[in-house]
Amino acid sequence: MSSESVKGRTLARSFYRRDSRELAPMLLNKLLVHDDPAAGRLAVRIVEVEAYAGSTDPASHAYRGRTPRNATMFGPPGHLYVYFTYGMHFCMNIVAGDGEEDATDPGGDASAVLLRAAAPVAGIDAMRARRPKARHDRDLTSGPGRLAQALGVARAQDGVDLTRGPLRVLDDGVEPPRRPGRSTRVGLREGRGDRDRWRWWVPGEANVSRAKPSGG
DNA sequence: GGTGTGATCGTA
DNA sequence: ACGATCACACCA
Repeated sequence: MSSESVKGRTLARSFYRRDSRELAPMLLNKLLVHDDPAAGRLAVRIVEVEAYAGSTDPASHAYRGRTPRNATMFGPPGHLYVYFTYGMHFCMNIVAGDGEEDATDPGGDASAVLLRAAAPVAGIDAMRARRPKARHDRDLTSGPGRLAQALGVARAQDGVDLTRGPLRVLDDGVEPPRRPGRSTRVGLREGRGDRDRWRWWVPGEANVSRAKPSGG
């Protein structure tokens, strides 16, 4: 099918230059667009996110300092951090923070927002082709590994500048929810204290992941 | 609806 | 060894 036109204003660097816990809920309902050389224009609407802080957050990849794997987190905000996990899945994050070093913040704050789920907007046929096991369109992008697979994002896209492309984040005028759903983060051992309710989602949205924060 | 488990490999 | 996970089996 022909992809719908995707309109909106590309978010500027300044949008990302804030604490990941402030940025995360602001990303809800924003459009993520991938101008994929193989599949054409793919677009999704972000419906579930998690915030990861830097050196103070034991669940963050940045907690134990800079390594080749997490180097993008230590760079400027507004870039895509992609990592490989469980031997088979890629996950996408947006780098947050001011990216600047100071005495209390060696290496910069190295914070990021994990994109956990989105709703397909354009290029759905290409997403179905990339995810033949999805029985249902709601399974195309309703989880961090699923989302990366549907969008054709892997380690090659680590570090791309989201203010330039081929991946971009657009504001098309749909506001974030006034009262987002909120809980502790999913799939962690560390950093799921009751205070760390750093997962947000769009209430009632079918493409929010089924994952539940693991309890004790 | 739910719960349990194997897959699979880069990273530390 | 162990994941910021997924899909499938099985039970209900």
